[in-house]
Amino acid sequence: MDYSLSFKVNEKIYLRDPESTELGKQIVKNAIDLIHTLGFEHFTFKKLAKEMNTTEASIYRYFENKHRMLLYILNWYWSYMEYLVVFQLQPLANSKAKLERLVELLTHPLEESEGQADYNKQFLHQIVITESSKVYLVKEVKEINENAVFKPYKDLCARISELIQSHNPAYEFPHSLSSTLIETAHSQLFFSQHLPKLTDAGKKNKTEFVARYLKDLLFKSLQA
Amino acid sequence: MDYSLSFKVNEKIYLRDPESTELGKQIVKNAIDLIHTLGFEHFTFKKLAKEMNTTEASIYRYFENKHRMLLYILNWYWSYMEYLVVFQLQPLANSKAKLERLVELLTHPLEESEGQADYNKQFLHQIVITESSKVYLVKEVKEINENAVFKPYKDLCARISELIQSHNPAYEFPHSLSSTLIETAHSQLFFSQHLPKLTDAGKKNKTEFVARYLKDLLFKSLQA
DNA sequence: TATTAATAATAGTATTACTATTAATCAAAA
DNA sequence: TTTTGATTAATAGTAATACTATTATTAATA
Repeated sequence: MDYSLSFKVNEKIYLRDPESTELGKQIVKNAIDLIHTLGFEHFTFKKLAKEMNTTEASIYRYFENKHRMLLYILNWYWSYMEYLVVFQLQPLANSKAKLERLVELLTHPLEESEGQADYNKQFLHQIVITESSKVYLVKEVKEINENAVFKPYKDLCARISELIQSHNPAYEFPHSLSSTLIETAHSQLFFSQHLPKLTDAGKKNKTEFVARYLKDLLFKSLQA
Repeated sequence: MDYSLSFKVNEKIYLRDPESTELGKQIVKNAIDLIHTLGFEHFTFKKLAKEMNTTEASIYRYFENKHRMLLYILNWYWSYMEYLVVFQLQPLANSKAKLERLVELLTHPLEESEGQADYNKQFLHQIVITESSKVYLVKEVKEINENAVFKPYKDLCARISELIQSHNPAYEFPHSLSSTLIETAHSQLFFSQHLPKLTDAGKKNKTEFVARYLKDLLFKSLQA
């Protein structure tokens, strides 16, 4: 198979493809750093422009607003995760091993070696945990969804569904369990970091804890 | 036992107790309606003031900002849910029946008859589904949490934990499963309404679907 | 070299979030 | 009853944010 490791995100998300110019690439790279530092609410195009010595208007030529920029970043992440799910799990022996590896992919930050883009993967993972739900928990979700901009998330969910169904074809809720796995990975990681009383995590090994919890949840759900 | 059905929310959340004046009560009531209509991002104090024929500054005398106002509304909801969990489940025969009723409380909008405040319960439930995660998924979560303003959520979570532990004392993740139940109720209801491909819900009976899914998840997790 | 096209920077505006100050109301003390 | 003090709300702002129209600059092509 011939494939290139670049994830083309839906054209509707940007005004101008950030991958097409050096400035565009720098905007996305610096945006990931700054959203991680400030949080999405405090992140503005003006601050980003100052940070990278360009102008606000130049950034607006690539993205309509910061919400679309976040959506672009998350689309990249979801596409990349789908890629990992497809190609990293394929060689594994059985559906149990595949599902276990899947949980590790969802809970552990991406490794720096994986992928080609020089985005900070640690930061990206933290952004996914803290900010991802903000792209769909909005009044405009219907109009946004019409441009298929959530397709990478749905595709990832569909892939996980396939794994679930191949492990237990009789299971009634493969899609819901998939999205629950993804969302719960995020919420439990966030809670274990910031509101630990909402979890059973200890002071350390929070990632391991969440992985253990999700595996328990997943395999018990899929028991015959 | 002597109790009154008014949920005193943490004083740190407001500048002036909205329950203490007629204007304060009207502000909260109208805020619920307007957040539901506009979504939290588009909701502003200026719009709320115009809606109810008062001034922006008057609202600022009660709440520092709209984030605190949302926190106030959610605290009221979480306290009310804990009340329902304690007093509605208590008469039920066994832990299985209690957990089943719990899932129904989490997934179904509050009934208008329940509680005393004349908040729109349908709107409130929809706000909880769509907006609740926005109060903790922020950079300032640590400072916010220091004032114990998430205590009602943690208390609710602790109550559910007790139910879980009484059903299966050996279960390893009672708190995480509790928060997962709450969060998943919200995310699956949202997805079934707006991004149905992320679920296995059909065109109708979405609430029933989510309840069925959560019960399956819960009881399989708690199997010995 | 002149012309056109692409790109970025300047300089705005409208809205939002928030606050300092002033005005109005009301209750208690003189 | 009037005066004072305290509480409350409204006016009129400011700083920051989100976004855009226009101008300037650079690069490509005729």
